[in-house]
Amino acid sequence: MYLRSLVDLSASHQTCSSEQLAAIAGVNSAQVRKDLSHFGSLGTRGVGYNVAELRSLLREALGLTRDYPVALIGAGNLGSALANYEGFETWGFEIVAVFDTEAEKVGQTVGELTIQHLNDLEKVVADREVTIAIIATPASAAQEVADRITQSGIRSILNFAPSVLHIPSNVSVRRVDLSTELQILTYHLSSRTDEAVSS
Amino acid sequence: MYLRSLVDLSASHQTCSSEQLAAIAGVNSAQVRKDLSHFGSLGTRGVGYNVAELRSLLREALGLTRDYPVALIGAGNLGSALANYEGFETWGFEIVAVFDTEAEKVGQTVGELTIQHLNDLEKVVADREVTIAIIATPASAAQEVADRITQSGIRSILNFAPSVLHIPSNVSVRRVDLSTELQILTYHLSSRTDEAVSS
DNA sequence: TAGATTGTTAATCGATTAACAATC
DNA sequence: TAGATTGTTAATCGATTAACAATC
Repeated sequence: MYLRSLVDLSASHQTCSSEQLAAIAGVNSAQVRKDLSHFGSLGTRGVGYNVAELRSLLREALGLTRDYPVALIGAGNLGSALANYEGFETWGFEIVAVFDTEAEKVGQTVGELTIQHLNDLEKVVADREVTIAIIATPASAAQEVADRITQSGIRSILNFAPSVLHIPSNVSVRRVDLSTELQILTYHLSSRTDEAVSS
Repeated sequence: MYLRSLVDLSASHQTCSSEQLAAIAGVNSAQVRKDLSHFGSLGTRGVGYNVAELRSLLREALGLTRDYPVALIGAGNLGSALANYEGFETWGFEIVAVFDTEAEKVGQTVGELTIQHLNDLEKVVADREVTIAIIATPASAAQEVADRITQSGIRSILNFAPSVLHIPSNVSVRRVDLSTELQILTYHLSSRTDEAVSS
């Protein structure tokens, strides 16, 4: 994953040694060489790695050249925040549709998108070739929405609702638990527990 | 961290063997025994671990018995979503104040809290003994807010703004990059890259 | 050719797991 | 006492790093 930090290499140098790359990424140079050798023999002995070549290869390998159309379900505060989130497009994610079930929300806009009724999900997924769905509904609605998403053919779900989903094993789900992030912070507050929780 | 999954152990059994605990947490029983032995000798040979005792010990050790007052800066969509997020209190986090700088927002309510002007930050931090701040502002405002938070004496920051903060080394910052979560999902979509990114 | 740096093998380190004496 | 299970040591496994022959 540290390879991601090498994608934005400045083009100020033509080539870069594994030693320099390691310094940038904060890892060991042997690790850099080993990992890059996976992609084939793209370094030159005595010289280093071609920066331009390396960058385009990493972008390809890390999936940054592809575009992922994303469907967002739930147009509440969290859904709206995600729809406006500036960070997605950098990594190739584009929210192409926002869904809700509340009649008064349907037809309104969030960011540049018009909220559609969840009943249109299947149609939009097929039309736009959506491969990823984000669930930003209340916990109580999440399972029902997940079932629907699954049936629409989507195979990747990012779940922000604080609930555990039951879904088929061929669908990937990641649950984002925002309080986990806060918890990690508290370990710093009380270093006493650091040791006990290290594993 | 897997220990967290043991906090909610049902009290249906008086005792529980390391084997059973391991099955629940999805780890090796030797690991469970080793980690629990950190806390002292709280198991009984031939019997297992006292469930009630174990649970209260874990709650204590994982910091779940403490209460962390949190200040939230930014009352936009993301801030509002966080203010209403149901998952925080489970883990002992309570958002005690919401701040913004926009005059028209100050005085309005999100959830059960009245939005205060950022100028009141220092006072509230002192009064409520706030130890954690969440930045949910636009990226452009994040650094300025971070400086202010730091000066108020807070030592832990959770940053949702898609920007890297420069702060003193005695302040812990965690950046939540929502697109990282999506990226992890895409590894499933293209298993070809799994290997290359494993390290 | 001499210096530099890769690609890869071997050594090291740390974390996980198996095994078992201690003991309830 | 016999069976079960802990606490801990030793063995294993995997990942990281050092070292060096290959070679630009």
